[in-house]
Amino acid sequence: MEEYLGAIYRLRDDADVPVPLSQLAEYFGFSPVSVHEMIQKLNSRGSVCYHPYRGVTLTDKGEEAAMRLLRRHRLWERFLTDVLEIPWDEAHETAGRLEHVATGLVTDRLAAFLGDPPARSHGAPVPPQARSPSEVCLRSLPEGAQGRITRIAPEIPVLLQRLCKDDVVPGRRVQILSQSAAGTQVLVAEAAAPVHVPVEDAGSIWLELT
Amino acid sequence: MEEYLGAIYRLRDDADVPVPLSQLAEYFGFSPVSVHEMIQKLNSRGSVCYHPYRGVTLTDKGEEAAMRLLRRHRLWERFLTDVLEIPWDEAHETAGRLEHVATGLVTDRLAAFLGDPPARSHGAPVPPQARSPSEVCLRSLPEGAQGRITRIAPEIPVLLQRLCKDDVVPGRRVQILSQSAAGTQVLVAEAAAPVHVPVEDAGSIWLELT
DNA sequence: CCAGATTATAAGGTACGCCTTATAATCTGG
DNA sequence: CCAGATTATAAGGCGTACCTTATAATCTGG
Repeated sequence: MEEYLGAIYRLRDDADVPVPLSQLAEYFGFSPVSVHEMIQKLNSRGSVCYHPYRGVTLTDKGEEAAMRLLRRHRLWERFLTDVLEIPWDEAHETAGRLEHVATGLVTDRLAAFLGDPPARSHGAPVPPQARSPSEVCLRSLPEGAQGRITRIAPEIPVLLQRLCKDDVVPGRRVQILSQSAAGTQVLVAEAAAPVHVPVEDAGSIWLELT
Repeated sequence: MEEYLGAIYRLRDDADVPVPLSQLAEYFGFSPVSVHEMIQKLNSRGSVCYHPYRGVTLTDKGEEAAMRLLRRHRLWERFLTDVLEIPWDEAHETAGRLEHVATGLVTDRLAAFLGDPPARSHGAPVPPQARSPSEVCLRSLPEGAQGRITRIAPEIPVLLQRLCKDDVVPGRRVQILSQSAAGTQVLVAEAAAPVHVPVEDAGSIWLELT
C-alpha cells in the first residue's frame, strides 16, 4: 500500500507526469493485473489519481503520504550509513523496511538527532527538498570528466542492485573514460578495472563535478 | 510468527515452565483456536515444543530466535529512549515493530553504537542476560519502602498500558504507602496523588531499593 | 469418580495481496 | 485505418493469519 505511493513518487522523479502501471509492475516485479488491482484500491481511497491508459499521479493526500514515507526512508538511510556505518546497498534495503515503522515523534527526533540534514551525506535529498541544480547526469558528461556520485534516480531496485555490484554508489568518485552508443565506460574511485554502464542505467546516475 | 516466540520468551520469564496457550491468547488478544493453530505450525517447524494440555516451551532453535528478537527489541528501545528521548511507552511500542526489521550487521552496529549496553538504562536486560538478583517485586515490599522501578515483567501489552497510564514505568522512583489484599498503594516520583496497583499487576513490577 | 471447566481439534469463513488465464477496450504505427 | 501491441477488467485461485461455531478429549476439585 504505502510502497506503491513511494514507488510512484520515486518513478515520476520531479516531473509530474502520470506513471504507467507497466512501470510499476516492472518496479515491483509484480504482474500488471496485481498492480492494476492495487491502483484501483488506492484510487478509490483518494491517494492516487488513475488516468486509464496513461498511468497514475499522486493526489495531494497521496503526495503527502509519499513524501513522509520517503523522508523517513532518507533519515533511516542516513542514520544507517552515517552513524552505524552500514554499506550503502544494505542501508538502502533496510531503510526500505524501517521507513514503514516510525511515528511522527520518532521521525522528528531522528531528524533532529541527525542535525536536520538537508540531504543524505551520500545521495538524494531528504524531502521536502528539490534536486540540486549542480547535479549533472552521467550520460551527459564528456570523456575525461570527473565527479562524485550524488544520486541514483529513479531508484529502481534492479538498477540499484546492478550498480551496487560494480560499486557505482553515491559517494564514489568517478572518471568518465569514454561515451558510446552502448553506454559509458567509467573508472570508479581507486578500482583497477573500468566499469561499463549501459545507456539505460547511465541516465539514472547523477553527479557533482570536481 | 516471530511474535509468538517473543511472547513465549517473555511470558515464561526465566522459569523454564511450559506457557499455557490460554496465556498466549490473552497476551495477544487472539482467540484460543488461532493460537492453537499457530502453535501447531511452530511445533512442526521445530521452533517450539508443544505439550498438550500443558503449554509450549521453546526448542533450542526457537530460543535462539526469541533471544535475538528480544535483543533487537531492547537495543531499539534503548536507542529510542536514550538517544531520541522518546517516552517509554511509545518507545516500547515502536521497538515492537523495529525488532522485526534489522539484519545481523545492523543489530551489531547498533549495539556497538549504544556502547554494548549490559541492560536498558530503564528496564530489563538486553539478552543474553539474566535478571539481576537485586531486583525485588513490588508486591513483596513493606510499607514505607522506596526504590526505583527497573523492570516490568512479564511484559503483557494490556498491563503495560495500564501501568503507563499511571506513570508506573521503568526509571520512576516510588514509595510504598500501603499493602492490602486488593493491591498496593504507591506514590510515584513527584506525583501528587497516590496510585493503586492491583495485586495481579504488582507481581509484575520489579524494583531496586534505595 | 464424575461434573463442570479447560483444552484440543475439526469445519468453514473473512480480508489481504499476490497469482494466472482469458477476454475486452483502447492506443499507435506502418 | 486497421492490425498488432498495450492496457483494462473479469473470474477464479493460493497462502497467511486471523475469526466463529461446534464437538471431542482431557484435566481437576468437591
